[in-house]
Amino acid sequence: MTDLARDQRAAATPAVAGIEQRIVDLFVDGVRVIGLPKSLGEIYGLLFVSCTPLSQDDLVARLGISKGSASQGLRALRAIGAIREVRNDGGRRTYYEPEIHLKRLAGGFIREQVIPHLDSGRSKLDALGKAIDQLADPAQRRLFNERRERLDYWFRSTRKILPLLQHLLGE
Amino acid sequence: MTDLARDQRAAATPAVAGIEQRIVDLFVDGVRVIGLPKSLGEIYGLLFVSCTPLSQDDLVARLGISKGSASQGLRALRAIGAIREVRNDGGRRTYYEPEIHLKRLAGGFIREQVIPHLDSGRSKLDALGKAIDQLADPAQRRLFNERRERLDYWFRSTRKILPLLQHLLGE
DNA sequence: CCGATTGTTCAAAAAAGATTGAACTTTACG
DNA sequence: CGTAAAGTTCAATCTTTTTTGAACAATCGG
Repeated sequence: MTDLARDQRAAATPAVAGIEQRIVDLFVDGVRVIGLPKSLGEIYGLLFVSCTPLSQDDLVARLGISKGSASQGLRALRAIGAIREVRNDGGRRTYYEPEIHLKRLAGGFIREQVIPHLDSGRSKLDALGKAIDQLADPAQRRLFNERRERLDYWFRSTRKILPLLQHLLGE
Repeated sequence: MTDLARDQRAAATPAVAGIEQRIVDLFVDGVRVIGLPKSLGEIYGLLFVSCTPLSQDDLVARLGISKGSASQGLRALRAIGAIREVRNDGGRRTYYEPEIHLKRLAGGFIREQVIPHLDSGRSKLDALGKAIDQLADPAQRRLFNERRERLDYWFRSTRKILPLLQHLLGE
């Protein structure tokens, strides 16, 4: 349970804090669905509701998470392009703001999380093809090759759809 | 680690057992990516490689999983339409075979796993809209409404794309 | 370059999630 | 019906993933 509600620094009314909390919770649910840890949802969610960019310390203070969590969470979000650094002229700490274009969010996720898995599966399948060809029994070979071909078709279809999918998410 | 390899009943050569194992492992990886437990991958994978329908007992014996796991796994796979019962005239036990059409597999997953989450998020967002309208400060209301509208757009886009996505996965 | 502030790392602890297995229910056949 | 095989349930256990926090490293203004 996050506790934006107990956040002192924002000096927000209880109603405002409650609404922020509920938006953050929507993101927590959202990231769970795509298999990312809760803290990523909290961090992205708070950046999303916030009017101004936030620093790592802001996140630690307002979400009540540890420095370690914040550091790792920000790195992961940066890696999939879900947030970006805001270059601040003055002070020495880094501030972050969220990427809010659905298309780009999806693109980053697909590029960093989906495609690597797909490609690794695909190459395991290719290796498997070689092992199947070594098999002595021709009937057995035929049966396994049927399966392999179907899997290969699955990989190809999925791979082909990804760019299309991203495109459909509009600008 | 599954151990099809140690399966005695199949009387398969080591090479054949190895290939079956590797195909099952591909499915184990696959279900992890979409956030389902390993045992679902094992069960679906074994049904996929198998030439003939298998019973719950076959799965317990060949995968070395418990009766409980097999029962729950089969139920979950049935719920998303990834497998179906094969009505057998004779004996009293139920046999299963896999759904192998990518389009239907995806359809079941979308219908049972994705849409419920999306719709629940959508209705939470609607409730949030009401809470935002209660806010005293008009500036605060405007800021939160911007966020709410963007989220609403995300939900609508995603929802609209799902049927299209399934369609693209061909017959 | 000093020292304070900011940020990272990673082993250990906590939390979340999956699996087991024994008790229970259901089914189908004689 | 009675009974044995088949299937389900769920609290306890095991496994995996996530979070923490203290030690370490990098950075910057003066």
